Amino acid sequence: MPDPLFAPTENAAEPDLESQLSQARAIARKAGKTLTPVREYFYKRLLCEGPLGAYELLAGLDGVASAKPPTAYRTLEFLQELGLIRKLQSVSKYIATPLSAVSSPMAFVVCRQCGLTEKLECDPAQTSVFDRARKSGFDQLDATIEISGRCGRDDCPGDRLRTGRST
Amino acid sequence: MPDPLFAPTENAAEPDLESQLSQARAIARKAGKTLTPVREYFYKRLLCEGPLGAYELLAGLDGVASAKPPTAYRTLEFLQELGLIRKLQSVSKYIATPLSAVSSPMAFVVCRQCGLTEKLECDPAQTSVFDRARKSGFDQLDATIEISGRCGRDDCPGDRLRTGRST
DNA sequence: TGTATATCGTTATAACGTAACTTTTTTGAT
DNA sequence: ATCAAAAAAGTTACGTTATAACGATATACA
Ligand SMILES: [Zn+2]
Ligand SMILES: [Zn+2]
Ligand SMILES: [Zn+2]
Ligand SMILES: [Zn+2]
Repeated sequence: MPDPLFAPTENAAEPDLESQLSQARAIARKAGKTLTPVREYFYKRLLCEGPLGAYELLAGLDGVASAKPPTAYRTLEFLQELGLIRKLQSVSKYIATPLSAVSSPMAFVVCRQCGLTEKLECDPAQTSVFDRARKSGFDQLDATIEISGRCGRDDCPGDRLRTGRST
Repeated sequence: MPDPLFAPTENAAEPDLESQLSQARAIARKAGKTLTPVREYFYKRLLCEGPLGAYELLAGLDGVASAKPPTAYRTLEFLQELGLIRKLQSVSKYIATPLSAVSSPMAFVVCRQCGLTEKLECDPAQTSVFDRARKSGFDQLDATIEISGRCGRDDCPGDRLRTGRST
C-alpha cells in the first residue's frame, strides 16, 4: 500500500511577493472572481507573516474597512475556496498556500510552543488515507494533516531549560 | 520513502462496554490517576454516542455535577492525556480512542454533511509526515489527521438528490 | 496531624465563528 | 446612458467554543 510523500516548501529562495500576487489575481480571475483590496490585504499578510488568526487580520484593517468579524470570515472563506490559503485547524489560524500546491493536499508541522510552522506538500496520488476514505464510500475529500510538536530551535520559548535562561 | 498504513477500527464486533471501562480504569491507575464519576460519564458517552462537543457532554450532567465549562474542558483534557479520547479539530468534537490505539496515531474520516466518523489506526513507524517533522528538528510529535468528505450513505442529509427526497 | 497533590466548584471573560438583513458596487445587457 | 442582476461589503446582533484565575474539598500518605 503506497502512501503520502511529503516535500518541504519554499526552503530555497522565497518567491517574489509581487509575482505571487499577480498569480493569485490570475487564479481569481479564472474563477470569475476578483481580488478586492481587503482580500489582497489578507492574502499579503498571510504570505508575509505566516499563520494569523481571523481577528489578528481584522485588527490590521483599522480605518481601512469596517473591521468586523463577518468581513474577516468572508474574506478567509473566499481565499480558501480559491486554494490560496488554508486553515490550521489545530490552532485556528490561517496560512498562505504555496502556489505550487493550491490544488493538492498539504501537511503542516506546527510547534506547540512558539507556533513555528513548516509547510509540506503532499502527493495526493500517494496518500493512502485518501484511498481508505474512498473505499469507505467517501468522496469530495479534503485533508487536514497537522503534526504538532516542539521545534528544536534555541529561541523557542519552550526550550528555556536547554538554553539555561533561568526558570 | 515508506508511509502511513491505515486500518479501520472496530469493524467487527464492538468490544464490551464494561470491559472497555475497566481497561480505562487500569490505564488511569497506571498513571497515578483515577476515573472519577464525571470522567467515567464523559468517557462512556463518547464510547457509546460517537463524536460529541464539550457542551453536549456538559448538558448531560444536569444536577449530577456543577455543569460548567471548566469542568468539561478539564475532564476532556484529562481523558486526552491518557489517550482515551481525541479531539476532532475540524469539527470541535471529541471521540473515544479504541483501546488498541491509545498510544499510536489515528486518522479520522468525517462526513461534512452528517458527521458520520470513521476511525482509522495508523502505523507510526510507517508514517512519513512524522519522519519529515523529525528531520526538521521537531520532537514530541502528535498527529491530527482528518479527512473530511461526503459519506455516500442513502440517509446522509447531503444526499437528497440521489435519493429523490424532494428539493 | 499536617502537608502536598489531586480534584472539583465558581465567576467571569476571552476567543472564535455565524445568521440575517441592508447597502453599495460592479457588471453587462438593452 | 439606464437599468436590472449579481457580487461584494457593511451592520447588528448572537452563538459557540475555550480559558483565566481563584477558592473550596478531598485524598494520600509521611
Ligand atoms: Zn507584507
Ligand atoms: Zn518552537
Ligand atoms: Zn452509554
Ligand atoms: Zn454523511
